Amino acid sequence: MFTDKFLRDRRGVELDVHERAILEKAVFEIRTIDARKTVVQAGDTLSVSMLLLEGFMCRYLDDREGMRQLVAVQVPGDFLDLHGYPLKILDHDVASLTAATIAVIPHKALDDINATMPELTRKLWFSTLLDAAMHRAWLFRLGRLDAVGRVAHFLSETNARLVPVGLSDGKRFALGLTQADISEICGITSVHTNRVLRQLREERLCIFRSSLVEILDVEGLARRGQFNPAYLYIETISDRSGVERLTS
Amino acid sequence: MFTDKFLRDRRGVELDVHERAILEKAVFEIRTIDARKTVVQAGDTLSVSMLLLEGFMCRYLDDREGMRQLVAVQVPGDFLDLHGYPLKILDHDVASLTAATIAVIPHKALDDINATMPELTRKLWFSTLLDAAMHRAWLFRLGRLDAVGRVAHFLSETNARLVPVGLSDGKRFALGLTQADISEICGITSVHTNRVLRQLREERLCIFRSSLVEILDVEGLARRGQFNPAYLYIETISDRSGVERLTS
DNA sequence: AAATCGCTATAACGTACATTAGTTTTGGAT
DNA sequence: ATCCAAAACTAATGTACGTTATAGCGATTT
Repeated sequence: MFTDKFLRDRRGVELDVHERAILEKAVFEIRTIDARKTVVQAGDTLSVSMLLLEGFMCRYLDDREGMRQLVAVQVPGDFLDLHGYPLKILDHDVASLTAATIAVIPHKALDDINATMPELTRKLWFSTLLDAAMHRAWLFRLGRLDAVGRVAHFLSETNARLVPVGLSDGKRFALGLTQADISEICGITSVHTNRVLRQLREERLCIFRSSLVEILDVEGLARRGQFNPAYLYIETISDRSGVERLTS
Repeated sequence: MFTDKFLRDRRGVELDVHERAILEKAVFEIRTIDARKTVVQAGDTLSVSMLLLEGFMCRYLDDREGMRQLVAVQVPGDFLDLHGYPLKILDHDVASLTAATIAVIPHKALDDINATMPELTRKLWFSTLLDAAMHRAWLFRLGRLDAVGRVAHFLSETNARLVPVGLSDGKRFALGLTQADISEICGITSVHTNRVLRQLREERLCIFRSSLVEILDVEGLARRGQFNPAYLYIETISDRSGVERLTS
């Protein structure tokens, strides 16, 4: 089942058996991708969208000198470029961080879903708006937090996202990111990322080792990054991540 | 015609006469809003969405101490919270900047459109993804530009957005924003915003006077802010804004 | 075993921006 | 015409982060 993890545990929009079957049938092929490969470039016209099954990928914008700003990290169960279905032309690049496996879904198949399955269409729409909500949380991170807060926020978010898809036990997870990747996510230099990670280690909040992230104090880390998981729309997040669900 | 400006000049998704009529009929009421009022709060459950007809509004996240980070500025023709239709619960606040007029559209009416008009549904979806594309451009702004670049980018973007809806002639537009607002958009302090605006003035790039923004050198300002309008998906932008359309 | 490469680490120094604390200007209300 | 609050503006000082440079370390290649 390729679509197992898609919208898993998301409030009120999990797919029912029939919807899942339809989406499964829409899969045209399964592809594997090496680590650190660009799969779609800004300006490309798309005729397929991709669902990430395994590994980690990212989306980014860059300036002319090749400085990159990551705008999203995608984890298994995420669509990589479903927004490319209504938009047709992408405004950014999509690339793999680790080796990855994806399911390719032609826009033709999505046209059929759009024409005949309004409920499922709205759930697909929902999933793209989840990305937008994450963009907003990232804007808060870059606009209002210091470097330590930014990294703390990112690691808290990633942990919270990996729990529903079974890739975090609530405090430990494997992440194929280097310190340079963290820099491009948090808008700081890799030198400073190194300083920040040391500080998080010394404050006994989190140990980052590229291959393994271990959060020593889930609540403390969330507090340091002002992380409030409400925007992830995950069911019963309080039970699973140790962070209380916050309201308005 | 309330929906005149909605998706005006957007590549390939302008509404046809019939679609426009449907959307008009979905309008339940017209409301006016005073300047500086919050209309929706994070955590609220929504049963209507709002189309901005006149004035400027914004969306923001704040931390506990009331520091705000704006995540969007909305101009006439924009839906304010259409993403609240699939999401139901908002992750951020919506507020007016100036006095404003809005058209209120019940989610019930959107349910009908969703169920019976797949093409129009996809155009509504498109419009929410345009917001997401702007979020990404804002992430680039905060993550990769210095203070002068951030302000230059924001003013260039706003100018480009106001042209299609007839609120900029390509270099001059009225904007109800204070320097403090610019600060909350660009993630800098108001003191520094003041310095940045002076610099833009002295470099003969742009004069900002709250009530009136005058861009003296459209291309120069865009270059300073690394502004590339492709993500706005506006037709023939090169003819109208003086900025050449950029490809991948 | 040597060489290469990517990643982590850390030190010294410079700077863009924040902070604090004002003064001046503007514009709407009475 | 005067008043008042909000906004614009400025200066002095501090600091978080950038920049540059170098070294160490483990994995992979030859």
